[in-house]
Amino acid sequence: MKYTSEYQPPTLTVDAVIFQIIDDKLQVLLVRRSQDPFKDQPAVPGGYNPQGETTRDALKRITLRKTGVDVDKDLKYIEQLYTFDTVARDPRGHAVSVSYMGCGREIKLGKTASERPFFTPVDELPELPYDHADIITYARNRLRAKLTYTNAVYAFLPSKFTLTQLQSAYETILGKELDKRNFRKKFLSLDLIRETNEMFREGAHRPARLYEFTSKKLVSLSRSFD
Amino acid sequence: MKYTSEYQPPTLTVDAVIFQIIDDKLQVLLVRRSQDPFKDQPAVPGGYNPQGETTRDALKRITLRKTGVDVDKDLKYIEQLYTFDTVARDPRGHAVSVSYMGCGREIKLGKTASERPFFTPVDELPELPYDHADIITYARNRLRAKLTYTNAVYAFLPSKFTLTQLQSAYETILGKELDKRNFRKKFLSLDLIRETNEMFREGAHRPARLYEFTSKKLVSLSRSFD
DNA sequence: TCTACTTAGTGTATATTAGACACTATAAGG
DNA sequence: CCTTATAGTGTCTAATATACACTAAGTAGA
Repeated sequence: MKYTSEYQPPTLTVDAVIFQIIDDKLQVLLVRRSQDPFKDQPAVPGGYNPQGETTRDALKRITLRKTGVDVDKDLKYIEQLYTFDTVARDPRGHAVSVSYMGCGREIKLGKTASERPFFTPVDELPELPYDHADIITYARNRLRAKLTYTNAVYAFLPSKFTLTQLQSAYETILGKELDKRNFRKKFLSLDLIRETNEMFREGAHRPARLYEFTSKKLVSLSRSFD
Repeated sequence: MKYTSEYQPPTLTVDAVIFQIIDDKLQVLLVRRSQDPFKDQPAVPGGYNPQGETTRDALKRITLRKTGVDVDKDLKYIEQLYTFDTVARDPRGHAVSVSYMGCGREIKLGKTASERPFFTPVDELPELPYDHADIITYARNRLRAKLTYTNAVYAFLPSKFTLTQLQSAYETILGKELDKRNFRKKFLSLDLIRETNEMFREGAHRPARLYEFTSKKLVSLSRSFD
């Protein structure tokens, strides 16, 4: 199509799939929509991306307003997922939605949020409008894959953590149990983490050594993990 | 952003990175632009995506008109790559580009194509406008990764092919030589291909057995290849 | 202070996979 | 029938993955 004054682009929206682990469950951030369509229904936070704003900026603005979560400050990892052509999302018909996935830890939801945000376990999702369930599934699969060939787990952990916490994050996200000795042997051989001098004391048992990541940027492994 | 009558979406474009192997080189489809900006400069084929058309449909329409390539009939694999926020692509400022990657074999370029399409080796790219060089790099990386954990090579091969042709496609795309015996052993163990009764006779030497893929749909491997 | 309890931390043996490596087989062509 | 060119094949070694169970170190309470 030649660029002419008659050119009218489709509606552009952005959606945010934000994960965090709570109570040893992978949970996703939803909102109750304040507007029609689907008013008061739970949905993935998202909104319109106007002319002059990048999708990344729109994501930040919308997520902050609707949930109180600042994707730059409150999340430790974020990436673009996929762009969905969605029919009937918009009154005018066809709309295009750019989705992002983010991960964090102890994410605080805003009191001033406009759309009643809440976290819910990904295995207990309510019915969701549009293709939101598909988007979440897509994000989960991407996340699982990322855990196996990058150091992306760091997004779910405190800056210093025990090997048990690390393994638990993997087990939660991958949805399967891992052997403690093999997990440790393998992970330590990757040089992604180093031990600190500090110990984590909690409960009536032996304290655990704390570790930290050697890099907090995303690192890709040549050989996939687990 | 609330949906209001004032809402104006950004310009939406689609771009096609189309690969094929010619002369044992991975080559990408470019066009010479017929319009400003960058008139007569080589670029990745792409164009405007108007209201009411999915990105996939726009891709097909634009690629067909500009290059004569029908992404449904002439390509054996296609997937969405990434969505780039591009500044200064559009006279009005910010534009959003949804990029796709496609692969095929013996792709014929249209005589009626509006933008003088041609294939050029990815290692000998001319200077390209916008972020087109980045898009091609992104596509190459994705393609390399896909080869290692899916059966995506099928897109580059005839329906019946020799193991030497198969290995050659891998070597071309991965950019490194592979050991013949190890390659065959490994690939045959994956059950992605089966031998046929036919032989490929060519030249003054022993003929080669022809193989075919057990599935021509994309199959993901649990354990990555090579 | 000692006993019970809870989680941390560790090693070895086996199976599987990856990688290095060189010769024989079969056709065409002169 | 000799040359030439590509097809096709197996073994040994190294690295990695997997299965598996006990000791260590702290707290709490009797």
